Amino acid sequence: MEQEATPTTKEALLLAAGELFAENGVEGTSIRAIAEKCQANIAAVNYHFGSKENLYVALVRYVLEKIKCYRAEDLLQNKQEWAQDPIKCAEAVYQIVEERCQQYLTSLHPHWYSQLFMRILLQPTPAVSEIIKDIVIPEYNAIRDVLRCCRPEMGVEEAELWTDTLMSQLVNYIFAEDLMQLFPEPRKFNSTFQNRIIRHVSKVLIRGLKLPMPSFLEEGTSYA
Amino acid sequence: MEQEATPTTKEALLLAAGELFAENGVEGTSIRAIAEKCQANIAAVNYHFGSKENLYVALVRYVLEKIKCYRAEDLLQNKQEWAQDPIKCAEAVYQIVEERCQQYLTSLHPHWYSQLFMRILLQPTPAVSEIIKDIVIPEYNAIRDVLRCCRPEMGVEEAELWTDTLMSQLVNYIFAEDLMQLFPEPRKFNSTFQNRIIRHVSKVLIRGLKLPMPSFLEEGTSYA
DNA sequence: GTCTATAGGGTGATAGAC
DNA sequence: GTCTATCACCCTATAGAC
Repeated sequence: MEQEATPTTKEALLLAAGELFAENGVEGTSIRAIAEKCQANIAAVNYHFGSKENLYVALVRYVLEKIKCYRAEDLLQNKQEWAQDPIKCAEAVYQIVEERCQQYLTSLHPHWYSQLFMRILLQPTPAVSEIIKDIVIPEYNAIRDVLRCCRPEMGVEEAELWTDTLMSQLVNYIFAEDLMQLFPEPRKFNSTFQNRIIRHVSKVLIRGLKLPMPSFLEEGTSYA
Repeated sequence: MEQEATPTTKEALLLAAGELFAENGVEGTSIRAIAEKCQANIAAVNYHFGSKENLYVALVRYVLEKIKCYRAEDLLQNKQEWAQDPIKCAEAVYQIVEERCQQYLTSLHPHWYSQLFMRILLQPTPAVSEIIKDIVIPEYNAIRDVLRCCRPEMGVEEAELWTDTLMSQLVNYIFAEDLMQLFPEPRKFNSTFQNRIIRHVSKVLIRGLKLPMPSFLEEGTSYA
């Protein structure tokens, strides 16, 4: 199964498939189209991956590893350095939002990474579910635990609601990036807007958790 | 046109297709499977809708009409009755959250409605885009305008960020309902949890917009 | 590893009887 | 409107030459 030679063809297939799967779904993409896109042979997918399904599973692992975030787990390991100080808690929230926003909404990664991420979440096949359990769930739990450090009196269930509040807004903008183009005045997802998202989502969490607002987030609020 | 007692073949096809499209996608569903599911003939789809693609477009319109919410537009028409009173503004936010949560997360509609809704947003074909413009965007704008009534000093762009905050959390739980079952301790999406979501999302908005918290939302907050 | 050719099966759509 | 039979097409996967 594991072939050492010509990793370029194998990787080219992976990237071409990623783009097509993200746009048209697995069922909507033929191995012919994949091979054609990266100028490989029609039989290449089956040679390198065994089947289209295997290619998809490999791709899921590839993408989830690529967009994985580490800030929350790092923060948990150093929690004695910030968890007692409310203003540092607020900054920790900001850091988590910033890292994830940049991972998901950025030119740091190809856009199809996050598109495919959405598809993976929408319809996880059994094999994919295992990968989600390995990669996505630990991240979710890490964010939840960071938020609990910010408000130790908060129960697990309430912390998970706040984790949802954080994650859902970021995930939403992955959708929005395509969807908002249907609006009469489409948003431009440039770095200015991305920065506004980071600041807004951070504020939502910090106000919601009743943490002190860091000074660098205060400006631009037009109401008391 | 509408016959509730004995669904016509055309309606049966629509509902069967909805369930299958929601679960497996359009490309992943054959017209044979649709016909088999509602015990219609293999040729019925093409007879009643002309093509599989036409069936999909009809289905999109059907589902979007079904899950459409009216509270925000109603509120806008009566805004002189509440917009001056901050506590009534907070209640207006709660009402919008409640109506949409019940539309999306409920046994009020079949679960595949919202599943298919996600797919529609993820991959809008040109024909579908027009339907989104007709139905989804006016709702978004109505919520945005209600939030602007709550905080008249807020600019349009800021109001849209808060609209995103509201919508994204609700949309997220459509995902979550399936995805959370992968967690070690899966959430149960019963009416208790649904109620908790409504209260939480309302709180996020009300605190974020610095409106007074209605007394019926205050209980259960474990921190000051 | 790459390529061609092809097997074997499922697909959407249609013609025509009833 | 419903049904059967069938078409032409595209699909995945594989065998075997190079």
